[in-house]
Amino acid sequence: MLRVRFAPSPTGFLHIGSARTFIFNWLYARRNGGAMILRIDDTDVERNTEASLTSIYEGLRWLDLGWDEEYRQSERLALHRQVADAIFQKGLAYRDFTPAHTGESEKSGAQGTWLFNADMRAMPREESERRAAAGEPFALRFRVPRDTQHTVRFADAVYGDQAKSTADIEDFALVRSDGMPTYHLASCADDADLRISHIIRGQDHLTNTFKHVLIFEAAGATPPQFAHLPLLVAPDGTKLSKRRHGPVVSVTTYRDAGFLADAFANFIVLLGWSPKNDREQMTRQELIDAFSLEGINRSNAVVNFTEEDPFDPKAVWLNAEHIRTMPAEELSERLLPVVRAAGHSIEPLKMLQITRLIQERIRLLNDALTVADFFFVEDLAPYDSAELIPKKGDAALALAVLERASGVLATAEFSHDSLDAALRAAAVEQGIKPGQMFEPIRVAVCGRKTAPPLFGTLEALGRETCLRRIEQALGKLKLQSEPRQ
RNA sequence: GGCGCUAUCGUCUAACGGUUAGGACAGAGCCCUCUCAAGGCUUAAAUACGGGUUCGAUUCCCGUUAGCGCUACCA
Repeated sequence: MLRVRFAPSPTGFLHIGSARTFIFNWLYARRNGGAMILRIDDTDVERNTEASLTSIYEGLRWLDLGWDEEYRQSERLALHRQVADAIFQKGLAYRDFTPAHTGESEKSGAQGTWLFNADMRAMPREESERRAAAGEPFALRFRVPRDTQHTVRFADAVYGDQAKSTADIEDFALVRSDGMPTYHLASCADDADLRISHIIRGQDHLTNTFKHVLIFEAAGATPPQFAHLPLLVAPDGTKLSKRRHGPVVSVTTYRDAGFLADAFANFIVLLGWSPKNDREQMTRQELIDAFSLEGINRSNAVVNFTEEDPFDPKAVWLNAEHIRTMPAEELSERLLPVVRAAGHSIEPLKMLQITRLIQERIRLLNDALTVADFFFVEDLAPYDSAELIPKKGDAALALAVLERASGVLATAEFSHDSLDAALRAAAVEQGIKPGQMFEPIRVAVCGRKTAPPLFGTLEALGRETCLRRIEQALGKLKLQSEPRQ
């Protein structure tokens, strides 16, 4: 049975790199009929926060991919201690009574080449037992083989065969002096116990894997398959971090800006993975069908954000593609809460009508608020009356056009085709180009020069609103041409 | 410092040793058009550097350089 896991530690909001790791795991599980496990790695009591846990669930819920089993490491401490003890009993770990360090400059003083503390490593069993029994705190360290020239090996599905001499691996801690397991121990103990078959995680763990292989072997377990993912980095090349890059790397930032979860997943999965057939826009199912570990790259991928724009242009483009290709009904349903959250009241039927007009004009859901604002408000925001004057025309022409339009709209049937025909006919009668006719009307009803197609807009706005806004425009123009004495 | 990993257009990427080094986003231009979009067409833009191996290297090997990661009783 194929089993993969996503194991975030609740020490900050869910960032996009973590979300990506989750998605890769999920895709792999779904592609191969395996199980997806969510495990909260909360052994660092000091740094865990409730807010972070909330953020993780919030982000994962938005992604809407789900998982099959869920565990919390802090509830599995007995298992971790049991594994640590078993390793200790085999003589593969020893007690280190060195006081816990507050800073971190001490032992790595000699050029950071610290491997182990000889006194502690070689301490006689009796002394170790005696001091432990006396209640002296100690950390449990892995006894990395030193005498024989030992090389630790494992095959990584992405980076290939990996090997490292034990001479370059320090005696890392398994259990802290407060009795809590370290990440390495807890992670491996759980992975073994939960029968994880494939560990797919960030490349920042590639080097740690040698230690993990050592732990698995010491615990008498077969190490799972490993697949390390290239890291997501900022434009300056450094690893994405919550600390340095702030909310631009938070999943909820994407959600709040109006990204579709599927579009986000589509984008993020293309960072470090390729279907190798030039396909870019893909649905969730298409991603599942196309996914394989072989398509994963080895070099880090830049998330191309800037200070002005927190989102990679490709992410925005993909979102627009997903928006364009989804059924208008579905898009409308997603737009409704966005519009209502902005304080507008709008009926579902009207929203659908508007959606058809803006579907290929918005890139993020929130764009609806700016692209279609004039549909949602009673009164237009103030605009310069000069905007009403069409190209190659003057105020007098604008006045004439709007008066004529007012007459036409008062009687015409309010449907796209009728409005089209009537307004074009009016332009001919006026001896002007259609564009010159439409421009003043568009500004009068929308309050600006760029807007969705005119006839559909008029239709959605309704006769009453159109006429009222044209009257108001007329008023502005008259005020302008007849300045008060 | 030690150890590990990586290196194709600005960005994401494609290319079982033989291609005019392909695609996408972003940029520029043109077309379409009631504005804006969308769409179509065109354009500019890359194999880090130096050695090998080979008839032939983006591709394989070595070195250099650069970047990243790990080097905690964080994960």
